[in-house]
Amino acid sequence: VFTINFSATNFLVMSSGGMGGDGSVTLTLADAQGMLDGVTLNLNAQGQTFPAVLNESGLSGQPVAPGQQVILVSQHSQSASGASGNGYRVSGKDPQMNTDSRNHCFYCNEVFQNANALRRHCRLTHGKDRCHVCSVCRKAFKRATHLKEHERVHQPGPSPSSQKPRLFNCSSCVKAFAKRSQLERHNRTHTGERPFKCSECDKAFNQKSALQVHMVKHTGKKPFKCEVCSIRFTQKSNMKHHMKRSHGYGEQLGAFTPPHTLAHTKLHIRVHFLGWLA
DNA sequence: CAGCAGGGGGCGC
DNA sequence: CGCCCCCTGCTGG
Repeated sequence: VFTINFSATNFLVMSSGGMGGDGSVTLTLADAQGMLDGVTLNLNAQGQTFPAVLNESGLSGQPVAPGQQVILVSQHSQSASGASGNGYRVSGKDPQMNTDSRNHCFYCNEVFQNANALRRHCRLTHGKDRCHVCSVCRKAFKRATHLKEHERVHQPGPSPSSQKPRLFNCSSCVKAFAKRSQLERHNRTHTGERPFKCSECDKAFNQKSALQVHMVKHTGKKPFKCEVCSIRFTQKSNMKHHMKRSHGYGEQLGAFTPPHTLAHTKLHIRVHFLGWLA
C-alpha cells in the first residue's frame, strides 16, 4: 500500500499497476482533465528499497511486499488523518475481498445497513467517492448497480474474446452486452441502420455521438490543442494519441530510470505537470 | 475521420 | 434498481 502525492495540483494518479520481478512498479495515470489517461509510469527501484524510494518528498508511502499487486482504489481526502496523507491512495491486495462486500467498507471492513450509510461513511471517514469495489479486478464504482453491471464482464461466456458480459446476446454474431441498449446499438452494425443524419451534408451515422463528432468538422474548428506543440485536433482522442506518439506520453516514461534517480523522475513528471497546468 | 463498445450519470419505477 | 442517453477511448482505414 502506498500513496502517490503530487502536491499543489488537482491531478492525480489512478488505476492499476504491478510490481515486476526486477523491483520496478508500473503505474497507470489519470487526471481531472483526461490529459494523463493511459499514461504509464514505470518506477524502477533498482538499488533502492521501496520504502526509501517512496518516502522521498512528493512520493510517500509504505512498504510494498514483493510481488504484491498495486491497484488504485480512489481519491484520498486531503483532510483525512493518518499516514496516507493527501493525494490518491493505491491499495494493495486484500485477501478479504472475496467476501460479499456490498455494504462492506473496502477500506476498514466496517459493515453498514445500506448503501447510503456506506457511501456517507466512505466519504466522511476515508474521503472516498467510490466505495463499491469489484472483487475480481478491484475497479471501484460510485454505485452498487454499476459494480453489478461491471461484474458481468468477468462472467465466462462463449465469446472468443471472453471477458464480455453475457446477458444480451446478439442473434447475428457471437457478441454479447451488459445492457439492452448496447445490444440494440450493436444491432445497427448488422442492419446498417443510420438514424442520425447530418444536417449539413448527406452523411448519416448509427450512433448519435458519432454524428456529434462529425458535426465538429462542419464548424471548421479544432477544439483540442496539444499543449506541447500547439497542433490542434478535431477529436480529443486524436490529440491524446498524438501526445503518446509524438511526445511519449502513455509510453514507457520509465525510460529515464537509473542511472537517473527517482528525484529525476519526479522532476521530469513535474515539468510535464506544469506544462499541462499552463 | 468514422465505427464501435465500455461505462458514468440522469431519471423513472 | 434498472434502463438508457451520452461521453469517452480505442481502433482501423
